[in-house]
Amino acid sequence: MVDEPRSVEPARAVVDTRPVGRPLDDRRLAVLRAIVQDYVGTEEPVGSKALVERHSLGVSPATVRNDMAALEEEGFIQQPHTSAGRIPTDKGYRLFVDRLAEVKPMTSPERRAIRHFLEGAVDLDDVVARTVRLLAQLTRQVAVVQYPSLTRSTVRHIELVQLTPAKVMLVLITNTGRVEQRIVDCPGAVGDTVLADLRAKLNARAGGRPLPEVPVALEDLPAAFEPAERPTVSTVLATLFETLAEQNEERIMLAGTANLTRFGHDFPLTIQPVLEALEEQVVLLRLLGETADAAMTVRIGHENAYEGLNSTSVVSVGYGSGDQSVAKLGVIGPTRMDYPGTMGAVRAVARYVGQILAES
Amino acid sequence: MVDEPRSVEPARAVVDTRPVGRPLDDRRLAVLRAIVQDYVGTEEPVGSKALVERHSLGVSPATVRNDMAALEEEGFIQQPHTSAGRIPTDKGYRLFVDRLAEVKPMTSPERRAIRHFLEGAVDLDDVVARTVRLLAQLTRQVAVVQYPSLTRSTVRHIELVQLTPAKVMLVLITNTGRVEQRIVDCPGAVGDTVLADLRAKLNARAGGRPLPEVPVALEDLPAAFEPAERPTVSTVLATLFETLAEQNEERIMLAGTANLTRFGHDFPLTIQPVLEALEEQVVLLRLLGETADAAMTVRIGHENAYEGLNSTSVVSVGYGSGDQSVAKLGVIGPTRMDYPGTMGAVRAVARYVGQILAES
DNA sequence: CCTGGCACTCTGCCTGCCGGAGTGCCAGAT
DNA sequence: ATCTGGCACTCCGGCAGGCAGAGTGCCAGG
Repeated sequence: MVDEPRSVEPARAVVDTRPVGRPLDDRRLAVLRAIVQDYVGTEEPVGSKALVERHSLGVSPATVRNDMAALEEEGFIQQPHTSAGRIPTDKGYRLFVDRLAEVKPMTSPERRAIRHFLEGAVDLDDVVARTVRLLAQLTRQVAVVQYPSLTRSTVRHIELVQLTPAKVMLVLITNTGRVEQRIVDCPGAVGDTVLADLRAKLNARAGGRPLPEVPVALEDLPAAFEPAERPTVSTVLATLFETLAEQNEERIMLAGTANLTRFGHDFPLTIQPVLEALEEQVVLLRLLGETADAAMTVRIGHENAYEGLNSTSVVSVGYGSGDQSVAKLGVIGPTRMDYPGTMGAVRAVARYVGQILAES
Repeated sequence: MVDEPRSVEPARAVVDTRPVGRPLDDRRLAVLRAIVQDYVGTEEPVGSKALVERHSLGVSPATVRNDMAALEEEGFIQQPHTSAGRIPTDKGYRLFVDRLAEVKPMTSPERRAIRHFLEGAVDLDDVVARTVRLLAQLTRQVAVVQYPSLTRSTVRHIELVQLTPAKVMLVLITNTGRVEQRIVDCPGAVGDTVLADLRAKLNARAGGRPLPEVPVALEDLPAAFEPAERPTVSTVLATLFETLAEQNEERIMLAGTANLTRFGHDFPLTIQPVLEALEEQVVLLRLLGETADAAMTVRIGHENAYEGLNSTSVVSVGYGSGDQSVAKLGVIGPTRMDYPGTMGAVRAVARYVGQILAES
């Protein structure tokens, strides 16, 4: 079952899905919240007695049991076996995230540390590398960061470097700091002046433009050259367009896989499909791709389209240098995760990466 | 205990470490070989009866038991418990690798497939990415590939690109296809002609040189410029030297972590330190660093310096575009691995990456 | 030097048993 | 109408005992 991912920022009213009956009153919600919190903490099914002891609910275990029965009836919690405590279902976590949890903001020392750590980066690779590591460490989960997307970037500069008489290296530099390079085999020797001319024209016409617009802007460039030079120009253009089109070049970096060992007791079974998913860039990209651009997205258990991740939750958000997002980042952890903390960390890191990127 | 890593290509006579007594005769070696092969296949301690059934040793189980007792005495095999079969020790695997196993060559369809797969790569990142994936798939283990080392590369080209009046992007391209870029904040606006002059001089003096020699070659470059320009030149040089020195930039890529799940039954304990090790680039780099340059190195269990990898073996080898190696690659798997097959795959992949790199 | 036989040991598995934790329900209290 | 205490019930988890199987070490004989 795949639900529509829901944004949680700002909090929206949740749809009341109860079939019939009395309102889902405050105490009942408090019980659910308490169950989620305890279960996340202890990793063990939580019973009525333990619950009243640890949270001051002001009622007796028997009452809590009634509430629990109701919550189970409505599908928010479930019993692993008769006479065991309750654990939240995906639907229960959903409600928790939508209505019961506040994103936990980072403390200001934490913010300072984040900012400081990210500021040490020397280039884009380094920014991304530091970001994943940081995110993995903060959340103690698996972190994923997408490189700034080529399609949302603009051309900062195009450089042509002569390697041999007929070989030219094409270097594309974007405003987000990405550098792509390709070697172009030209049909014949390329003259210095032609190269300089081509370089100048490329930058004049394409500089500052969003990458997807570049092919249109350069379409008729060969016409601006002597017929003898046109094959060379066309070859270079072809390589350039190829580089732009390459959606293979949606790159991703991840860190914190060692945190998978904290997944659960039964974990050979749990961990294998997750590791497999993490190896597949395509899966990760689709995962992040489903993230709404600006708002944070939480996808819980079966809400994930990819089967291997059915027992994990994904918290993701876009980040960008300005107001618009150029890529996504997020973390992947067990459904039984600390949602408020994780969301706080993800949001903070995204914000600071954006800032760093804007500065460079 | 950390042994000196030993090369296995060409096979060297192993030092006979027996304390005293009768020669380690052929049958006894055959028994050890059979034990290793069976254990690798079944993952279960192997007993005398099963051994004679599956390998035609031409003797009775009782005789094999005597041999086993002797092998155990000398530390090549061990019993998990009384009345269980035997499993090889690290020392047993060592002997197996040194004297009993032949590197298993790839079949020619396999070679073709490797070559074909690697030839599709469009740039260095892609070559490395394809190589790790291939290696992981062939060996069904965790694969590690180091990017061509900066220190062993030569300068192909240095490019300067003006971003803003006082900001210049420095791009360094090596003969192995690596591209490093840094943004340089100059003390003041930089003129076009100065930039062109600097670019020309940089390439004239540094082009073709091994990276470690570059600082020496450029040391007195500022003297070749007008006093007014020297601060700019120095700033650019400083950034360039920093880029060269950065041994952080020894990058690594890995794949196949999902194969860790095939490690063993007890594996939460085994897998955690391994995952941690894999996250630490430094550890991986040291690991590969201990590889002899040309010859293949096999480090078994406790022979690995890093504790977390005490129950794993590492098979690694250098690869290079010409006759000298520019970086290393290898695989990490349980000590209980198929050494001949793994070594064959590692050797073949290294050879082909070298070729691909030489061609581009 | 190899082999068959024998006694011994240890694991793995199944069984039965018991305590503990937790539930559901009901009747009574507020 | 809602909460609460009490009670019977269920199920898991751990522990002890018993049993079969696999494998060994050793010894005497070929």
